[in-house]
Parts: sequence; C-alpha cells; structure tokens
Amino acid sequence: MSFTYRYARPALTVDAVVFGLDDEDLKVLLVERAGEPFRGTWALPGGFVNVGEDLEVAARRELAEETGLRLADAYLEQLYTFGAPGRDPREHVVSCAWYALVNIRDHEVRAATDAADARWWRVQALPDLAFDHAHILEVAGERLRGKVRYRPIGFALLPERFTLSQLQHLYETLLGRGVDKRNFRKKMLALGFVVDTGETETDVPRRPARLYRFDEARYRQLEREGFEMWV
Amino acid sequence: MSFTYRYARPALTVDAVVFGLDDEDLKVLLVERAGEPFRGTWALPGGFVNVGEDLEVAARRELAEETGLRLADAYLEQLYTFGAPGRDPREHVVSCAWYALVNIRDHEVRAATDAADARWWRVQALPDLAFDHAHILEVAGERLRGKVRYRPIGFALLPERFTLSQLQHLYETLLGRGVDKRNFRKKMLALGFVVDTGETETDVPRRPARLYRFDEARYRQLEREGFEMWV
DNA sequence: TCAAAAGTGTTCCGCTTACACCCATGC
DNA sequence: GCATGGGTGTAAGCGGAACACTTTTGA
Repeated sequence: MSFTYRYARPALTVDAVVFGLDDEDLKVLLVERAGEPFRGTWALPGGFVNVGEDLEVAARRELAEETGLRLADAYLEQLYTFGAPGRDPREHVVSCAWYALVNIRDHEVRAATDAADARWWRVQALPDLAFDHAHILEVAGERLRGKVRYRPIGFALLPERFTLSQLQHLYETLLGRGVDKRNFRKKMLALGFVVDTGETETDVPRRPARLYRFDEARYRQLEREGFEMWV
Repeated sequence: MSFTYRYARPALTVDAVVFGLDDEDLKVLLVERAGEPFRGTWALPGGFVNVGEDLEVAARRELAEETGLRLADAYLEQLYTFGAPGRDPREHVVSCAWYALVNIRDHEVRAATDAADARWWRVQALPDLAFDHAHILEVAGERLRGKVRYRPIGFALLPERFTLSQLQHLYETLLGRGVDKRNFRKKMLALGFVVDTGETETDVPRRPARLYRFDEARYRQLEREGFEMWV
C-alpha cells in the first residue's frame, strides 16, 4: 500500500525528552537505535506521526512503544518543532519535540520496537546522539531550567510525598547552584501549595524528615487569583 | 506531477500571528481567504511548507506572499505546533504557528496570492476566523502577554526612536492595566538598555518628549551577566 | 556517644509602591 | 492664557538574602 499526493510533503515525527531525577543527578531517557539511519547510536525516543493522530498522543505512543514508559501523572509539554532541512540524512523530516518530567522510581524502562536498548543517562555525561538530538536536548534543558523557576513543574520529578530536602536538592540540581536551607523552606511553605502530610520518612538511619506533597488544586486556585511564584 | 510515499503523511503548514500596535490598540494582521475551504473568511496568513524548506523561512515566505509584509527587524518566534486531527476539514493538517511583533507604520500591507484582502484588525474586535485560528490567536496573545514581562520584546512594536510615554502605553495595552508614570520611567531607565538619543519629538502640538531607543547590544551584555528584568 | 541530617528566627538592605505638582510648547 | 502631555523625588513597607546552632534519630 502506498499514498500519493499532489505536492511533496516533509515527513513528520515526534521526539520525547524525558527527564528524571535520582538522588544524584538529572537524567534523561534515551534509546539505542536498532534500525538505520544511526543504527547503534543513542537517540531520543520518537517516531513518525500517523495520519489522524494527535501530536501529544503520538509522543506518548512512541514513548510507550520504544521504552515501555507510560506517562500518567507525569508532566508533558510541547517543546519546539525542529524542521531544518538536513536534520535527517534520508529526507526532510520535521520533528515536533516534547519534554516530560517523571519520577524515575515509578517507571521501569525496557527496550522495545525499533530500540535495541533503553536506559537513563546522566544529562552531564551523554553519549553522542543521532540526528540533531543533542541540540533538542539542549533546548529542553534550557526550557526546564527556565520554567521551573516560575511554575511548580518540578514536583513531577519527585515521589508523591517528599521531604523539603529532596525538593531543595531538585532545585539545586536544576538551577545548578546551592540555595539557603532556611530561606528555601520559608519560601516553599509560604507559597501555600506545598503541604505537610503529617507523615514522616521511615527506614532512614537518621532523624526522619516530615513528608510534604504538592497540592495541585490549591496551586490552580492561587494561580487564578493572580498569584506568582519566583524561585 | 505527484509524489508517492510508503506511509500516509499529515500535511504540514505554517501560520503567522503578526501583532502590531498603533496609538490606540493592539492589532493583528489577517487575510481574507480567496480559496476553499473557508473562502471569504478571515484567517491567519500561512500555507504549506515546501520540502527542503526551513519552517521559519516558510513562515516568512507565506507572510510576504499573502500580505506583502517582509519581516526585517521584526521579532519572530515559533509559537506552538497545532496538530489536532479535524482542525482542517479537508484532511489531517499539522500547523507550526509563529508569532511576530512589528511596527505597523513601517509596513504597508496588500493582499496577494490566495488572499482576497489583507488588513489589520483590533485584537479586541476580531471577525470569525477560519480553522482553529481563533485558538491559535489566543495562545499567541497569552505568550505575548507573558513574555513581554521578562524579555524586552515589546520594542519591536515601536518605531526605532520612541518616547517613554509610547513605551508605557505599550505595556499598559499588553498587560491590560495602567502603570504609574514615575515608577515606570524609573524602572525602564534603570534597566540600562533604554537609552536617551538626545533627540526630541517634532511636529507635536505640545511640549516635545525626549526620544529613546532600545540598545540591543547592551541588553545582550546584561543578559550574559545574569541580569533579569521583570515588569 | 557519635554521625548525619532535620529543623528553626532575626536582622538588614534594596526594591517596589504610592503619591502631586510644575514645565514647556502650540494654539 | 489655556490646554496638553512631559517631566520629576521622597517616604514607607515588604520581601529577599545572609547567617549558626540545637534536635532527633539510628548505629
């Protein structure tokens, strides 16, 4: 079966930049390509958009197909559309890139269709990447670093219940600089949407910390009231 | 001539949301469609991307072709890519939307290929629009209102030399609220990249105002130094 | 009792805000 | 001389930044 059009068309793909955080670093999910071009090279998960398929749906589908990762509560947002001719050696391929923030421990990854392998890589120590994916990742990193300062998106990188130290570690990792513990705690709690669950950590070899959660409904309420955060 | 592919492909277009400002209002450039679908309906200028053509180049080309407007110093930025199936009644068409800020008085618009007419419309009083263009325009407006507060993009809406009153009018129009004259002037001049040209207005029936300009090189310098603006 | 991280207040400074009158020009 | 917008300073309050020690727990 084949399809014929009156005018030539660029091909359309989606790519996904999935960020995760562990105790050490910011990580990104990559797949090792099983097919040409760039066979054996690491790349962002992604693939062709089907006719009649929404772009976000396509991004989620490709991600699930290639890495087994299903985004549920994760944060997913369109990043940018990359369409420079020559970014794909085969032909003109335009890619709509998305980025997601997930809690690494909630998700098991496994390679599947079109991917020889799939695993998390430290953002600070990436392999060579296929296509213009190094560039896409750079743009995604800038967006993440910029947006986390004025939108509460970072919570998607943490477990549902987290300590303020974990949250502080998140901001320090993303912003690339240390922040003052007392001021950080004061500010976060003053925002009003980081709420104490009343619970504490268990099984830690030290004084257990209080567990907090992100109250999304409260955040939306404050947002409607014209409130603004700035970290 | 025709083109055959192994798999069906969505079509790919670009659309441009061009904002301009006059003494009264924020305006947007629309074209009246000369062809089907939506013949006779007003729409954003735009059209199909050629194979091998960069997306930004395509956006500029369609804009020039349909409205005669050539963006030179104007601000142009990718907005978002809209790909919901059904947004075009003919078939699945994915559109990469861009937005631009121009100084209305620098540009003459005239309808050309595919456009029966082309003119500026008040953003507050738009006609019914073709496709999902009302939605695209709404997204563009949100982006503009958000971004103008932390990036000096508004200057593209003004002549090269402008008075502080014009600049204040710009911010009041975009933000939708009045601002204090003395505080506004203090802040703008304190930023360091709005500089006095030493000239004044001519031919005004009142005391002439000083003319300022946006010093982009200075802005870039400050940006590198980690400076941040917030209006 | 030691190691490790949790938790907690105050002071100072700079920026934002609120606010009203005189000035220069053209008609 | 009048109408129109141009141009200017100060005081008060608030939020951000700097800063160090005590507490709790498990080993």
